[in-house]
Amino acid sequence: MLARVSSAPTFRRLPRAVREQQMLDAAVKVFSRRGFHAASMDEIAEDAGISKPMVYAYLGTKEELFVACLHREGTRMMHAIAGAAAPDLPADVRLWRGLRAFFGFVGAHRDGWAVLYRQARGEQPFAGELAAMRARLVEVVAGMLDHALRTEGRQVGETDLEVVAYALVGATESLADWLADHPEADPEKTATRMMNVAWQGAAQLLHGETWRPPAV
Amino acid sequence: MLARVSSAPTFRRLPRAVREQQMLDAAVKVFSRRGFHAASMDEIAEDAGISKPMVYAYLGTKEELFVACLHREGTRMMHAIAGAAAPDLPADVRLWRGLRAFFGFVGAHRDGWAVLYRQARGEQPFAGELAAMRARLVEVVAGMLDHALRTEGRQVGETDLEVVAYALVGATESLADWLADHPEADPEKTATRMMNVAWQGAAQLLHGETWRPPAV
DNA sequence: GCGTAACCCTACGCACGAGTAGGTATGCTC
DNA sequence: GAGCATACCTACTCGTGCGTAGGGTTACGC
Repeated sequence: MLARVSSAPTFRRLPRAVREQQMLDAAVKVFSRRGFHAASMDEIAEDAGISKPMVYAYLGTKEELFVACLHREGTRMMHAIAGAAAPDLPADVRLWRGLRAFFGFVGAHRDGWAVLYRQARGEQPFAGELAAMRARLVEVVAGMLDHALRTEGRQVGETDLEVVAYALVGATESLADWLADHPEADPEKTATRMMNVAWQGAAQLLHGETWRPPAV
Repeated sequence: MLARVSSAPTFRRLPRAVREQQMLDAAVKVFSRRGFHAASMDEIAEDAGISKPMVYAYLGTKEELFVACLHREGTRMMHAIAGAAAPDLPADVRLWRGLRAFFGFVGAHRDGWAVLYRQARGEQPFAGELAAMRARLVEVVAGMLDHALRTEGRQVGETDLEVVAYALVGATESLADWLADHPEADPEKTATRMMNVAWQGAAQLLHGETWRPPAV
């Protein structure tokens, strides 16, 4: 139709693996800004520098694309954390290294974090997927607490352990959000602050110092 | 057209104020289950037992309706909390009463909680509204911490205070989610657990016991 | 150098859902 | 019991965005 006259180098015709990553990058970016429903496949395609049918050919429907984003960012995060905390270290050091890795990840992948924890939670089709990932984290933390407890010869109800772990994970996520909104903040310092809240409180509990409600 | 022959009592023609509340109830329910975008005005109208144009006549567009839900549930929650914690009590008692009121609210209004904290956070148009409410909460908590600190003659950087408050609010929200997913759980007991994590940790910090990162 | 498979596009069909036009019935006031 | 405001409805328009049909072009194997 029209001769491709003064076209720039036009890096077109890239191998599939490369294009898929570009698409996922664009999808994570758009999903994180707009949310699942408000994001349009057209915008994602345009942002990836490709046409829409390509996205469908490689990554499937919108839901499948979102799940693919979830998986990539989720496994990236899990690897970052798991790779940082060797299982033979003392609990507080493991916790510290895990937190540092986690906040480092969030600081470096704000979009990925937003997709995972701000967008996926509200949407039915994916909430389960997310909850499972979160449950794994809670389990790890609970395991660490339990281990520390046994080392001290103490013991605590399973529900109590789970709930404390939940609270710690929630506090961590909250600080991650804070970090995502404060680009100037230092991930490592944030991790230190989290340790101050979490470990101090947990340590007290581990030593048997429990708080009891006052009369009325 | 067709004679209304054997029609049941048909409670139609209710006063506006009543219908508005019914609509808001339905809207909160549907929004909490489906999320903002996936919820349809038709479903909300049907659930409220009314036709769609009525919803538009009374509460306006979909966005305005969502904001109305946000405001009703938000002020309900704020009132529940504010009414529970008199400002002249010691900090730990105030914290305890506030938490108890908060978890009581979540236990009794799971849908409202879901709309506020699971749905509104991801959607651009409302994230600001929500963030402001959350900021007010963080401010209150930070104020309590600061007050407790000054009483002990100690002082801490403003950012540190804010971040700790953020972590505590996050932990609380996380436990609220846990509570919303465990209908059999007792709100008061959950509040006690939260006090154990939050207050123990905060108390340590207030007494100057800070945690410092180990070498490497 | 030629076939073939992989890459890539423009241009559409189609469903769903927000918002409205225009009209009907009911209760309240005087 | 006439008039009027308010509650209420059915049945539409129209934009938006998911997903696809059908066809073009470039690189790689042989």
